[in-house]
Amino acid sequence: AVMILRSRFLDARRKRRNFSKQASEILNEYFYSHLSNPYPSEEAKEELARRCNITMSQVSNWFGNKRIRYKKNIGKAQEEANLYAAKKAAGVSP
Amino acid sequence: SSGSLGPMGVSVSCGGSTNPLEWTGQVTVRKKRKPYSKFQTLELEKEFLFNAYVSKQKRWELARNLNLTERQVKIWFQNRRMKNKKNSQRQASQTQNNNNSATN
DNA sequence: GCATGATAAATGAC
DNA sequence: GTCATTTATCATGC
Repeated sequence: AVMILRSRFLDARRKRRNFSKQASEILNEYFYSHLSNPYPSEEAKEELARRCNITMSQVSNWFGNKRIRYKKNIGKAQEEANLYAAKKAAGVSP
Repeated sequence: SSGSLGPMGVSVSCGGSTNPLEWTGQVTVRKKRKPYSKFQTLELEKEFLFNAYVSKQKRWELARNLNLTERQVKIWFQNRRMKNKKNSQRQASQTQNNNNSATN
């Protein structure tokens, strides 16, 4: 009975907020520029967390979700991948 | 030095959209995640309050009473300890933030 | 109505 | 044993 009520207040899912646009941009740029091995090291995670102003756990959560959801979308549109691939090729910021 | 990739390094942009990315393939067949019932979770939480590490005997009893395998009980306590550690670290950083902003 | 971030089972490296 | 993961599920944002 306690934990049913506990989740009402202590569960962070209840206060989920979307990351900032620039934070998502940084994370996506790293992901698609390391698409062959999208597993950032501890140092890289710290760097990303600092630049995105989020925690390291949030960075790990983001890459975990990104990897599985990218995998599920292989064979589909994936215009996001082309977007960042073109951006990388052009070397231009949006 | 890894040379298992395409000639241009990351070869995603050129027409053919199927990526030969090794990490996208999961070889092992994994059992589908099945959330535990309220009763199961509650009993496990009660036991976790007494001790975070469960004996083999207790594990066997829990598995039998909750209709779980001993492996499931073992893994539940492992995950629960990780969750505890994570929450402790979260509270520690919160306290530190409070101290810093209060003293400054 | 899905996109998204966080959590809960389950696996594997070490 | 810990611990970074994978995966499905949850709860929320919009």
